[in-house]
Amino acid sequence: MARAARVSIGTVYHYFRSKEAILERILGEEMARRRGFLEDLRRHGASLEAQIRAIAEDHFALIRERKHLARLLLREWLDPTPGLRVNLQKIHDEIAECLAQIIRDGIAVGQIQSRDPVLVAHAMLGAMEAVSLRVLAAGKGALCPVDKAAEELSTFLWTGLCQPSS
Amino acid sequence: MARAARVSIGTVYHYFRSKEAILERILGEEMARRRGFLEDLRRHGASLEAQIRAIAEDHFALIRERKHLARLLLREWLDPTPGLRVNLQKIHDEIAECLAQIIRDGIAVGQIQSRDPVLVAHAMLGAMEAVSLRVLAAGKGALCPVDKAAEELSTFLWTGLCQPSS
Amino acid sequence: MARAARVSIGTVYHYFRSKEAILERILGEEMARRRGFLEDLRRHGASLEAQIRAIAEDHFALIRERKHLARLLLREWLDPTPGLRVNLQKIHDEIAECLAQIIRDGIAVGQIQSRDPVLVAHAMLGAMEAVSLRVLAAGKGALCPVDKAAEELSTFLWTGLCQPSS
Amino acid sequence: MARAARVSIGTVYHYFRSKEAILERILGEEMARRRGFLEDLRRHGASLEAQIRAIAEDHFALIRERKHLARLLLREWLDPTPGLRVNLQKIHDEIAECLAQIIRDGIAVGQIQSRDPVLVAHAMLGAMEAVSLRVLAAGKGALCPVDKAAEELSTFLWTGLCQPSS
DNA sequence: TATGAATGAGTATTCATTCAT
DNA sequence: TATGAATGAATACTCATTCAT
Repeated sequence: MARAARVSIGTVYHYFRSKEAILERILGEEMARRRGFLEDLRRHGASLEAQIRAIAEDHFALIRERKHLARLLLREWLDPTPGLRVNLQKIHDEIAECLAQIIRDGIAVGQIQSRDPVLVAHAMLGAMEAVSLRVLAAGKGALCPVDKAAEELSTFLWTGLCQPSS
Repeated sequence: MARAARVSIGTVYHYFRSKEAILERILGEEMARRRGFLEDLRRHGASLEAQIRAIAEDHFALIRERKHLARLLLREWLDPTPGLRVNLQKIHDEIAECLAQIIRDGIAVGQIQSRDPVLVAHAMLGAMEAVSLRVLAAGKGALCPVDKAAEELSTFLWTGLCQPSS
Repeated sequence: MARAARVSIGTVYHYFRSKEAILERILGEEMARRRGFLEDLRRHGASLEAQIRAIAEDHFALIRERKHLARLLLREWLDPTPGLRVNLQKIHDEIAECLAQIIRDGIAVGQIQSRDPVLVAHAMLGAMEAVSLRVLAAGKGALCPVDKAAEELSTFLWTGLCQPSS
Repeated sequence: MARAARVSIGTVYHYFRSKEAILERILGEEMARRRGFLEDLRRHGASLEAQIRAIAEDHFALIRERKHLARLLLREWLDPTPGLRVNLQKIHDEIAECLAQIIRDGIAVGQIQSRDPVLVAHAMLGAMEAVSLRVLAAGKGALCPVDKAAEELSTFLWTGLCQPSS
């Protein structure tokens, strides 16, 4: 991992206690940023559809601009150390709760139909992550370029939320 | 990996050239099975909604019953060798095409609104994979158990397909 | 450590779970041997003095003939992993108890004066180990060659046991 | 090691050329102190037994009060750099010679029986070091606390010196 | 055909040492 | 003189792969 950062081994361990500590930090910062983003979004009072689209766009921006980071996080997410797993869970739940708030707003004004905002939030996050995973893994020959994927997914998510099937 | 399959190391290398070859085989078989499943589904002429739900259910059955395999594949999916990457891409495209056929059927009868069935198919597969990833990674403390995730995702996918945003 | 044994890294880990496991094994075998030696000695009924001398001689034989092993054990003894520490303690206590039995025999026939055989046994073992440490560390230019050290220490130990100071 | 001394790394290397130099200095000072202690002891003309007991007590005081230092020195003693080994040897020989002088005094007045005072001195030092090693390594669950070890060893050493085996 | 002992490149981590400020 | 960020050799351990039986 030191090589990946173009830093000498010792330098890494001068700043971090362990690999786990590094990941915790990176992860913590990204998730704090994302949380702030979600809270701002809600506060600014854009239309619900715009909010949903912004969230998807933000998610894909991470992949577009910081591919290595995204890859790293996904890999650790699959095989976390025990300490890290707890952290990941907690962070994810916080993000989901922020998204759930937005969904509750939508329910309150009758735009969204759902009985379980938290679960729907998790499903949406999951869907975004999944599509990201696809895009990350696809490499050069990807069917859908990142931007198109974001656009398509936004529509998909928004529609899924708005109108319950009969 | 040999231990996981309860076979001796030597035996594995007697039948397979390398780890990559093993993954290729496993993956190929699973994807062939899934493709068959999708084609059967379409041929049997169930309602579109039932088809979508069956697809999601089938996806989650894989996770529920062969968790180790699913984890392994996901990990390799993140960091494939060049040869494997091409294969994964090809397989995925085939599956997506099958799903796209079902979506086209829906468009033909006016139940589904979409301009790009292939892209939507990829988004759906991506969403399913992402949610699976969530469930796989979550371990014990998972918010949504596998079954609930499948049910929720089905509804979500179906709704997303059916009703165009205003 | 693999290099020290002239074996490839992988081979070592094929046979042992960890460094700790290796040390546990080596240590266990040596201590079992020593324990057997002490029990045989007592059973054979040689004079007490002969027994004490034999013990010292046996101790130095280890150093003379298996210097690397002795060094390794001493190093780990100074900085054991938690699991190993417990083991070392237990093994040492067993050896000390065997020696204490011999000392109790001496007390019974009036040849040895002591109120606390176990503590004396530990002191004797400690003295032997300490002198070994000296010899091990001394390298080439050692003042006392191994054999002379053994002889001198035997006399010292035996005298120390026999006659209480006024 | 710098952390242990509550000094900055740079400062340490400002005053010392290397780790070896630090150890040489610490060791040199401790040994000079001990040598002074032994010479004083002899000059003060206490009884021989009192001298022996004082030596053992002094040795254990080092361990009791500067455990970290003692541990460090022992570790280096097992694996010294070539330069350090020579130094250690020299220092030890000097200390042993001081102790040998005391033993010679005892021989002169008929209280001690020995043909080789230098070798006996080395054996005594060795025994003290060995028992220290025990105490250092034992950690919490030690059989003999430091004070008891010192007392017991004193008696042992003194008796060993005084009375020749039959 | 089947086995598992042997291998060594790769990874996380420690620690003595250097050097620009 | 004093600092601590940067370095890299060394160590414990993992894992895909080879090969003699």
